[in-house]
Order: sequence, then C-alpha cells, then structure tokens
Amino acid sequence: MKSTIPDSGVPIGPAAGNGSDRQEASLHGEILLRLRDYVVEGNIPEGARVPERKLCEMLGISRTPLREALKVLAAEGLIELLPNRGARVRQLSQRDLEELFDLMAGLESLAGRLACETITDDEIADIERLHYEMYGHYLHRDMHGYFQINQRIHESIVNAARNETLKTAYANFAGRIRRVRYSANFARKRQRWGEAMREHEAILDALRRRSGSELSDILFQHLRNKRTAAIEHLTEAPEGAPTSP
Amino acid sequence: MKSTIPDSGVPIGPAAGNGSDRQEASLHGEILLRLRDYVVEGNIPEGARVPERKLCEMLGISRTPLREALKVLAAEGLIELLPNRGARVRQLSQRDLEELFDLMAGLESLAGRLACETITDDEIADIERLHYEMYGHYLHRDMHGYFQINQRIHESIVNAARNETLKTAYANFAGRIRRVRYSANFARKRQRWGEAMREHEAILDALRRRSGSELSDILFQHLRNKRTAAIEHLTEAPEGAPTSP
DNA sequence: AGGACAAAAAATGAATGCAAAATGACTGAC
DNA sequence: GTCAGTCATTTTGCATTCATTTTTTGTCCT
Repeated sequence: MKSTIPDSGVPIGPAAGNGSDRQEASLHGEILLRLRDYVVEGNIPEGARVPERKLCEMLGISRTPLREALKVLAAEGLIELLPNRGARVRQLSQRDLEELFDLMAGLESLAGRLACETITDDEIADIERLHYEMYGHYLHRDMHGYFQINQRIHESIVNAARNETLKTAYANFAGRIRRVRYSANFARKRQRWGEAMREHEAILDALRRRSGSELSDILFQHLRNKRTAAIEHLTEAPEGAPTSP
Repeated sequence: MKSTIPDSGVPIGPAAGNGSDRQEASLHGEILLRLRDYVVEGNIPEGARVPERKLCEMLGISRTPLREALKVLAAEGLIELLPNRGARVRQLSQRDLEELFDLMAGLESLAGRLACETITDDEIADIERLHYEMYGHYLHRDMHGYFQINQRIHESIVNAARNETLKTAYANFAGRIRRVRYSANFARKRQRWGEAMREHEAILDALRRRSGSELSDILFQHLRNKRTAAIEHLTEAPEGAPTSP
C-alpha cells in the first residue's frame, strides 16, 4: 500500500459543492484554499507522504497549480517538502509546539496592548457579554460551549487591536496548531478551568481600565498556562504518533 | 520595451558567483532565495510590474520554477500577484508600515520576555559589551556604526529568546520593511538619539534583573518610539529614496 | 532462505506548448 | 483633434512533455 491518504471517496472533488461561497479567480488560489483547509482539518495523518499524483486526481487538476500551492503551504509551515521525495504533512515536535504557543501568546499579548489604545466602550461591552455567557457555560460544566465562547473572546481582542497584519499572522500560526489546539482544549482540567475563569476576569478588568501593559502581562501568562496544560495533555496521551523529529 | 526593472547588465546571472555559499538543492529554492534578496534589497521599484519573461531571462531559467518562487514571495507579503496581470512589488501604505512596526515591536517585546527566562550571564555580558561599543559610536556621533550595533543588540535579544519559530517570523517581517527601515534608521534626530540611548540602558537594566514583564514594556515602548520617528521621516520625505542613484 | 545488486517502474523537478486574457496600436467616425 | 472600436501582439495560466532521481521489483549469488 502506497497511498497514505485516507481514500474517502471524493474528499475534495474538482467542482465539489464548496460550502463557502468564497471563490478564487485563479485555479492555484482555489487549490491553495482547499488544500490548506484539507490539511488544517487534519485529513492527512501527520508525517504522511503526499504523492502529487494522488492529490492531482483528487482535485482533478494538473500538477502545475498543485505544486504552486504546495510551495506556498510549505512556506506557511503546514507541510514540508523533501527534495525529490515529495511533500509531507509537517510533524510538530513538542519543542515546535512550545515555540508556537509562546509565539501565539506573544501575539495575543500584543493584541491586548494595542486594543487598549483604541477599543471602544461598545466593544468592551460585547466582550463582557461574551464573558458572562462563557461563565454560564462554566457553571453548567459545558466545556464545548465554554470553549467556543473562549475562542470568540480571544478573537475579539485580536480584532480590537485594529491591525490586519497582526490578525493575518495570528491566523496563520493558529492554523499550524489547530489540530493540536483542538485536542488541547479538552485537556483542561477542572482546576485549571477555574483558574482560567479568574484570569479571564482579570483580562476584562485590565481592558476596562485600558491598561495595555497590564493586559499584555495577563494575556501572556494566561496563554502560558494554557500552553503548559496543553503540552502536558499531549505528552500524557500521545495521539498515534509519538513525538520524534 | 517598458521594462520597469533596472537593466543593469547581469543583475542576477544564472550561475553568478553568489557571495554566500548557501546552496539549495532545488532550482526553485535557489531562485526563491535570490529573488527574495533581490526584492528585499530594493532592486525593483515599488509597485513596478515584473514581467515573468524578463525575470526568466535574468535568472536564466524557465517560467515554472520562477512562478513557484513568486507564489511563495506573494505568500510572504513581499510582492502581490494580480490575476492575469502578473506580479508587482508590494507597495506599503503608511498604515501597513504602522502595522508592521507594531507587530515587530510585539515580537521583540515577546523576545525580551522570553529571553529573561533563560538568558545566561555570558549572553548578558555580550550584550553589555555591544551596548558600550554602541555608546562609543553615540559619543562620536557615528550614526552608521551606532546603527549596526543597535541591530546586533536587538538581534541578540531575539536569539536569547531561544525560539526558532519566533526568530523566523521576526526575520520575515523584518524583510518586508527592510527597505523602509534602512532609510528610517537615518531618520533619527539628535534628540531622539539620546532618548534611544537611555531606553537601551533601561533595557539592559531590566535584562540584568531578568524582569520579563518590565523588559517587555520597555522594548515595546522603545520600538513604538522608533516607529513614530520612522513614519514621521517617511511622511516628510515621501518620494524616492534619500540616496538617489 | 536471506541479502545484494540491477533493472524496471514510478515519482519528482523543470521545460515547453497551447489556449485565454490583457495590453497596446491602429483605424475610423464624429 | 479626440474618442471609440477592432485587431495584433504580448503575457499569463495551466496542461503536457522530457529528464533525473527515487523507489520498487526481480533475480542471482552466497
């Protein structure tokens, strides 16, 4: 057996009904979007070799635009290209994950600092609403609901920074760890959960006072704690592939 | 012929003696490195259209690997690809520059915070040496020398963070504004210069005390001030590089 | 039977070819 | 004299083709 890609019928057909209405003018752009999603969503096992041929017939295109897309994905850090041996989904070592988490922490910390400069009362009110909604989920021990709101809060902070470049970079790095992040979310223990809630309150407090420097610290520490929990969880339950470079 | 590329004989010959010994196995990798440098160093005027054909004969290759490299450069934000109308060097608006400077400030601020966790006394001593060397340049009003050391200090801090992912991201964004940054360096007025020196002393102080949170603040503010000076300078002298050909 | 070597098969990297779109120039009308 | 429309040329986007490199398969020898 050569193909390492799960052959699930027609995963990404040529003109398969794309749920979202986004459409790229060029073929390689279209391919890029679809392939990126396909990889980010974890449809290809980590470290699996990805024969161009296979992808070509999956996507119903020739190799040229596909290869262009692969180069871009490699530049984004999602896959890696081995010379003369094709592409493989990038395998993130524990160290890579730590570095990525720290980087994300830094970016969100920056977002918080910048947000304090320009955020409006309305925006803060929105975040407060989200916070209380999240608190409800916390009280009901609804982890999934909690986590979705949590994501939206952090997203709101990044948006409030009013820095598209930062937002793009944040999205890029988020994509790299999305697969892991997902399982990491559920790694949150009860104890850590309560802690996180308190941290979120502190975040709101600093935001209300527009104390950028404080918010920056709190956000960084908050995400640092999250990182620790996530990494712990991953080393406890190594999902299929053990971490080895 | 309305080639917008300065036709300086053999700008990047096929096997032109590359000063550095770095060599990529694949052609597209080689091309990518050379084209990136070529663009970053400002050999192509901003917003200039870049016909593939021209680049191909400049580099002595066919269009396929070139186009792959262009896609990657576009993903990196150095150039932009207009559908069916080729590539152009990305023109950075003032807003783009502000965003990039802030992002760089955030990354360096993060680097400082992380560095405080693991930096050794020797590394600090190295930075102190650089600092005093820089102080010498300051006293002698040697702006060029000052600036080179300044770069090395900031580089040392990023290295001390021991985060390759951060370092790569930092290098990427630095590339985007390198052209501007270069002229911005010389924008430093006397007054701002003295200020910068004091800030650098505060940086060293926080570093010695391993106070990550403080260092983070100081670095961000330091780079914020730099940003202001740079943007001011650019709006004062909007068109053309200070050093005319 | 197991391992080493060699040839076949397949995959990758790069070049070329072809259709569609865009650019530019020329012509003609007002 | 200016502007609009049409056509030729150039350029881009993608498919196909060619040349290496890698991987697999098959055979032979120990």
